[in-house]
Amino acid sequence: MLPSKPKKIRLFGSPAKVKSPQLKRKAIPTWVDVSDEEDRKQRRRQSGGGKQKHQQQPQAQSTPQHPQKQHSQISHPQAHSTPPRKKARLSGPTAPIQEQRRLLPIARGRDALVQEIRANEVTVLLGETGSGKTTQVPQYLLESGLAGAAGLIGITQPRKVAAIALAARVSAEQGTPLGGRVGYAVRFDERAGPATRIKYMTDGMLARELLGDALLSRYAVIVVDEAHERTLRTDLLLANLKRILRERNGDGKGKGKEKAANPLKVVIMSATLDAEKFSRFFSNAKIIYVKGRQHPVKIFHSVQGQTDYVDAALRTFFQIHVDQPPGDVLIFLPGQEDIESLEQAVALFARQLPAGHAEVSCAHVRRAPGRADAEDLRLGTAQRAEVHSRDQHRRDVHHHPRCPVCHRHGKSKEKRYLAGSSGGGFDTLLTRDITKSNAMQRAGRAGREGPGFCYRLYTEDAFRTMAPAPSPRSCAAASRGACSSCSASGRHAGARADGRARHRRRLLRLRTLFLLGALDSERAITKLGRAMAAFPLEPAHARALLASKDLACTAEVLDVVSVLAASGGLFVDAAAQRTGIAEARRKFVHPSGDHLTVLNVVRAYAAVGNENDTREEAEEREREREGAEEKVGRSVRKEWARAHFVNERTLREARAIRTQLVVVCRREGLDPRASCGEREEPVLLSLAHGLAQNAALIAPDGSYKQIIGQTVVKIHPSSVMADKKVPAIIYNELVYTNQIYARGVSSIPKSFFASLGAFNRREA
DNA sequence: TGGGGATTT
Repeated sequence: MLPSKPKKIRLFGSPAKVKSPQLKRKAIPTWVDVSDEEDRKQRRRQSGGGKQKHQQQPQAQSTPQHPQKQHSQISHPQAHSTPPRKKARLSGPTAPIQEQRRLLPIARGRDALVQEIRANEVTVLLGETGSGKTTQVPQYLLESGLAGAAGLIGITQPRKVAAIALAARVSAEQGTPLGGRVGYAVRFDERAGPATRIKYMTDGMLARELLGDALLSRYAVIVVDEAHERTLRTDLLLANLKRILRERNGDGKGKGKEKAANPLKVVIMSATLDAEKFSRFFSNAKIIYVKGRQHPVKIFHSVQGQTDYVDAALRTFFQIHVDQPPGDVLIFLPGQEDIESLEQAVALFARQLPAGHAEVSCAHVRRAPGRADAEDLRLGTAQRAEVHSRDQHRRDVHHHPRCPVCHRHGKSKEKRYLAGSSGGGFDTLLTRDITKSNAMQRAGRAGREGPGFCYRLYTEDAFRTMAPAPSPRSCAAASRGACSSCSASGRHAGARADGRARHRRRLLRLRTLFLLGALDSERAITKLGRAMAAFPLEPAHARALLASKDLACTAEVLDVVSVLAASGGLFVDAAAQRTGIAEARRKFVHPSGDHLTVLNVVRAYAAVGNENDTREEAEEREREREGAEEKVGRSVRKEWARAHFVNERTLREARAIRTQLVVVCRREGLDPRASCGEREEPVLLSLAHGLAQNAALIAPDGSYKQIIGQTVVKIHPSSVMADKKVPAIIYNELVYTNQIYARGVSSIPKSFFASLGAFNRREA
């Protein structure tokens, strides 16, 4: 891409009059505003005036931490060395920790807040980001005795890092060591003890606790944070909380209430209008509004819709760069390819910029979907930074301290599950519009440290037609996981916050479990099903692992399944280095397909740095992981992974998962060391037991057709099996983009099918 | 020849 100098084109009209949906009050639930009096007056003035925009911030709250210093070259060493995270932002430069707590916006409403929560069973807390609600509310509850003498306060987070960072911060605020009064629990890592009263945890972790204690009786308060992200897990959690409230507190109409010996309080925290949905779900629970640290943000909409949004973002960026005072610019784009091409273009034009303009540096940032906070994005630079984010929801251009933000309208990509006609469905990347609440939240981000701008690369009309708020996401993986925990715990209430029954899909899930042998024809859980549920794995993977017992290849199946269960992809892909990648990868490729290719990578990775170790020695080594020697090994492995274009993060995660699975294997009577050596057949057969639903036979025309289900599938180009013609395949998943692709494919002999239970059960 | 991202006793 070698375009000419960017022409200065006016993309934007005058600032839009945009009402923030966050601030709009609807009559349905009760609203309580716990902001201080001054704020309330101000807001009344604004909304009364009819042209409310973003709230003005009282001067006292305006504490820009880097006032105007961004002109000086590299005068912020910390901007590079320690990318500030949530912690850094919360802690001001010098103020003592208790002083900082007092300065948080939420502190002014503390008493009112505690009073409201005390008076209500369920409270919905609508707080702008930066209000301090996530760190402070649990402490207020504890300090005011709301959790009783020994009750736990659990705060769920959608992400591990957030749970850990928050626990560390709050621990410091309490002046106790982490794992003392304040602790956390995430997968693979728990720091909480008998003294722990405030526990930050991932929502999945609480779901797991639910299996052991259906009433969560140790908890006096459950705080569901970031509820607006609407994952299936949070929705299921909310449904469970509703049930628990009924059982522990009585029905609230009459005698049950006084009798409750161990009542539960629930606090739902949300950053968007969704608050009202949550309120309705919990019988019109009170909504409490907490003001955040929000500076005014001027919003501009594009005069016309932009078709080439990368080009539009490029022009916008330089317009901002030349015309506006220095500061970072944050740009959101939907795909990696867009990000790379924009980055190249920016670098190219930046070099041609006349002298006197600040230099431009670029940084990529990945963001979690739906994440509301901006802290993770804050890569400071001495100059103006351009930060791109790949994130399906936010294909916008955004910005940071005192800076402009642009939004690219559009369709965001979202993984959805399409229920197939019969053989189970498949995931597809659907293109969807972003929502108003997404858009407003993002615009707000430009005002975190001072007044900012937001440029949306879509028209005002486009904004008006957006849906107000996202609906819960669901994709095959999530649903399958949820299903396994549902059936394992004896069928939980299926009520969802939205109330939309997805009956058909649920039936398909049950069918999957039946075909795997986890449920019998009466839909009761079988012995095999119980064993499957013992593993923190998708049913298909758990089934494959259990099949490995009789086939004496548990070690190998563990290797494969732990990678499949890890979150990221195994292989790194960068368009620019495609030939090098193919070359480096060739030595791992196994003729039977992707599963054994994965196994080859895992084995090679395990051997790095300790070529002569046996598996036993390697396991030994794993046990003493924290040592200094291990650190050396780690850097060697890192280098190895880089050289071979494999994702080391994925491999490390897979290792942690494997270690966890080994423990479960031992308990379930599987020998995790049982190995079939170099024989491939037992491994493939085990996997086929789990993936029987995902099997296809070649048709005369060379395409593959599902055995269960009638869909014609094509092997995904990323597979080592792409373009190969074999009699039969199994695959990990189907992805629908412009065709229906099978990903994670292995060739299997047709003779396998006779021994797979799924095909006998199929007739039943 | 094609790729949003989290999470699990």
